[in-house]
Amino acid sequence: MKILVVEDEKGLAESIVDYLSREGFVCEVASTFWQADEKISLYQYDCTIVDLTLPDGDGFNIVQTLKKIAAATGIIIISARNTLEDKIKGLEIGSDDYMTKPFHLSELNARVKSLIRRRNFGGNNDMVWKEIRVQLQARRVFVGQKECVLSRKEYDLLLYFLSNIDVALTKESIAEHLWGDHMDSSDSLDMVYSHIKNLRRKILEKGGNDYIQSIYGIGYKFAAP
Amino acid sequence: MKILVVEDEKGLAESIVDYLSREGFVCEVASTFWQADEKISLYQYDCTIVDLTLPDGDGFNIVQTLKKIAAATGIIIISARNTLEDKIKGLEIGSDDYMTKPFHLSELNARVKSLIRRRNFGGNNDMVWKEIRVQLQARRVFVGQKECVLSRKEYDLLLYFLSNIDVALTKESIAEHLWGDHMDSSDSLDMVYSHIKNLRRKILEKGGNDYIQSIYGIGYKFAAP
DNA sequence: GATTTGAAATGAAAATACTGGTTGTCGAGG
DNA sequence: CCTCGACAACCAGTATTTTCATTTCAAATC
Repeated sequence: MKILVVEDEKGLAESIVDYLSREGFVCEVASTFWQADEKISLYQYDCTIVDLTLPDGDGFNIVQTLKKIAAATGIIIISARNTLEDKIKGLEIGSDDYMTKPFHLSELNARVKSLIRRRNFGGNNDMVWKEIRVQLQARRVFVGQKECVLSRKEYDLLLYFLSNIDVALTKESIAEHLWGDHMDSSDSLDMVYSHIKNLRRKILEKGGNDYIQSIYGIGYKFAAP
Repeated sequence: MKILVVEDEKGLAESIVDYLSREGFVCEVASTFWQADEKISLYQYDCTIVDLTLPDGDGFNIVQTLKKIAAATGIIIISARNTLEDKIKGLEIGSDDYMTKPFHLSELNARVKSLIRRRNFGGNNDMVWKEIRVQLQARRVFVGQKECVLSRKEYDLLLYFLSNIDVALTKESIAEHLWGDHMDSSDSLDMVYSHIKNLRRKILEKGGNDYIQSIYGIGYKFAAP
């Protein structure tokens, strides 16, 4: 799960990222509206956390713009203003949640999770392909009848595969998806191997087929054998 | 999808091509303004990546010229200058995006994709000719109904042919396309033969016709028999 | 028809990429 | 404090591709 934190105050941004990273989210920070705009149009995030008071963007129209560019992303506003009007306006404009500063990181975390859960719930809440089934809300994976317990990275990896069936994914794009943009590409490929290996093993252990095909010189793809 | 990379710094050009090729684009390099000019007037590219500081062209008028010659092509500027004025000027002149060096290749990739998405709105990502079909995004090749699994060089070669149907390609230009410029020209042409052979064999194996015609003394062309 | 040159086929070496096992580190939970 | 699991890192063995040298075949030239 990828989260974009739009916050100019460095200290706060850092602690948010710190906290949410520990919870298993892949985080990226934008400290200006301009930057956020750019990032959103380039990558897809599951949730965006926006501070209303940015140096180069005034108030609510930031949220509006975000909503226009990437309707798919969930938006949580964090703001020092705590009047009722502001709250209502924020939600009217299209944000999904509104928190007033100061707040506990644990609460932010809870709201992010709740938001992501809500969003997944609306659509097809299960992803199914062949004998593999993923319950998104519960974050549980089944192979045939048996449950398959996956770690975070393995789970993210599987989801990435499942939403790109039959598509060749380069090692680089996998790394990008799993770790965000801050990576020494050469260095991380080993880890891709490791996680691929573990995911494969766990699925096989539960009696599933190995749908992860390696494409020599390119990467991997998830497809029927 | 064809991309032209206009960049005189060899190392950078090469890594860009390397990365984007993996992502399924067909790339060509021009290291001077004149070369770029030539290429643009001959072929049609979906996207052009331009370094502002070329040896034989001064700054922004390169972009203007490109825009005049081939209005259809999307333009991404990459530049070491990162003042706001330069950015604005670049965008005003007609480029679609502006990146400051240094940058991550994954970001460039994302921007190229985003640009192409914007331009031809879910355009057809397949190349089809006779019974040969290439799904660029999935990096899959079909001959008739059967899938044909190709190695990297074979795939690159086929794409090069498909984007130059009926055009005679010299061994040299094929070699340049497959390996860049770092070649002992005389010595490596034999390797072209090898890959041609393998590509031919694999396509024939799947029941396709042999569209690769050898032109004695010149090279090859891809055309109906 | 002989000669010259270019192209195709072959097979083996070298380079590169993937696998699977193993180890180390760190933080979470007992 | 200890244990455990996730993640990262390392390494050796294997597989595949790519390169390269050599031979054979085909086309053009004279």
